[in-house]
Amino acid sequence: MAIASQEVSPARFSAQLRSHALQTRIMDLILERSLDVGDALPTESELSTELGVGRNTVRESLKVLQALGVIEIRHGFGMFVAPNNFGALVSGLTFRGRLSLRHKGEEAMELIDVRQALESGLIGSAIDLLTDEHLADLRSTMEAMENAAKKGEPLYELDAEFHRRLYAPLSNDLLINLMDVFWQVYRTIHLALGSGPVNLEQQTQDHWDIFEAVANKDKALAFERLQRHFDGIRLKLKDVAAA
Amino acid sequence: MAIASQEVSPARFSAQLRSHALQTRIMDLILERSLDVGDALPTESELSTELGVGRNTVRESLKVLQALGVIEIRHGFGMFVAPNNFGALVSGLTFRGRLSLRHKGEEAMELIDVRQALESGLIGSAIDLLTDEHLADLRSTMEAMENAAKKGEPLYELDAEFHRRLYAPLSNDLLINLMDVFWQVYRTIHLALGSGPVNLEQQTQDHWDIFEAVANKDKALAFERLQRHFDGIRLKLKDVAAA
DNA sequence: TTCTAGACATTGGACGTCCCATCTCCTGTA
DNA sequence: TACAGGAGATGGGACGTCCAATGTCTAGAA
Repeated sequence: MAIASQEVSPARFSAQLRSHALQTRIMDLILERSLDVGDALPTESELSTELGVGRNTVRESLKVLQALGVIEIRHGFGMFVAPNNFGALVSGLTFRGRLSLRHKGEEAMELIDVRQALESGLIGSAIDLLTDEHLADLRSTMEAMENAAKKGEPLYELDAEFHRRLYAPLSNDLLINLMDVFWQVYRTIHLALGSGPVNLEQQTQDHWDIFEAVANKDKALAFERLQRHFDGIRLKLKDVAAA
Repeated sequence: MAIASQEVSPARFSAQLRSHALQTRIMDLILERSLDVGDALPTESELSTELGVGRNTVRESLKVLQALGVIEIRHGFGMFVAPNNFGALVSGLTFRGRLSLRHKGEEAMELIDVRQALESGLIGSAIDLLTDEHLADLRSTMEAMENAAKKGEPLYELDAEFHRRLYAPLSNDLLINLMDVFWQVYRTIHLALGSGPVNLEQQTQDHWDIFEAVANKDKALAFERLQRHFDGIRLKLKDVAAA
């Protein structure tokens, strides 16, 4: 590769720093070339040549960047700058959660605290920005939830969608992604615990109550009902963990 | 483990799923063997044998798990279950932030919104749980900040520490880690933008104001001042981004 | 002319092997 | 007893080779 001449640093840096540096170099390369979401990166071989490191080494870094949601790798096609993707957090946090559940399940509770703070802290702004269209979306989700509850189907996805749409008015992608992550982690942990009997009607009613407060643009009531909603979740989790 | 026999699946699954599955298998292995934080994992070669895949392949997954903060790799020594570590988010989110700054810097603003919601949403509970000891810690941080400001030194780390200690009473590691991540991302973006002149006195005074409200256990005032603090940050960022 | 099936090129995925870098620990010497 | 140096183990890195997946292009049939 004849890069050795400029590569220098035969190992003056700790290995951890070296591989992290490689990841950074790839990200910088993306930024320098003004690649945007959806644009293609050079091929693995090209990167290997350009960066002066072996293809396997590049691949390790690329895999990491994929896990971090920076790039998207499509077998046989190429690599592309990825759209916002927080799948990484899901894996990492879920592992943390499961690890902690062996002890006391504290981290699952922490997760709920964070969700509660985020959601009840932002409900006011969300209501401020709420349009009739948003409200119609919310209502249709609620109707779907009610139908699903009557059929005894699990409400996981609809529940998540309700919360997602509740904060859609803020058009804050980071927030939506974070909430999704927390939701998925919570769901995984909950399933791993072997969820007890779930009261679908109660769950649906909780959401209707929140919906009503939001529809009336009653911030205080919405805040209060959201808090209660999470208190309920927290209690249920405690029961399940104790069992 | 003799998994190879059942491994089969010559490639019926998309490649992405395969490598993700490997990561999951390694995490499951950790959980099954009841390894806890700090415990050593099998060596790369052992994992390669046990999981029935090549060492390079295992290495790629291990690197990903390291990036996700699941394990810690120490060259020449071994691999260990890592303590809570959100370094992953920092890299990923920072990249996102820098990517978006080329356009309008929206994501940096989203980040501040999330921080604001988290901090102002939780300040009440934090004050409830605040002890004299916590308050003493906070005060010493403030004094250090004031000294640093007088010397004209940057307040980055002290600022972060103030917020970290502010929420220490909640003993919610997830929250502290998230706040740290947001902080680091914000700081990196801010530095990348080439921060304008910073008013150290004003920054210190802001924090003293918050401290005062917290010390008096005045939740409403603390909430209000935190909100104003973040509004100030938001304005400053807007100025810098416009320039 | 148009549509479809198959060949082909491109690109990532997996693996084996070899050697280097770094760490820990133990042994020997002062 | 304390320090220095070496041995062994373990991760880091680089190639080279072959496999698999995907998109495209072309030839043939309707």
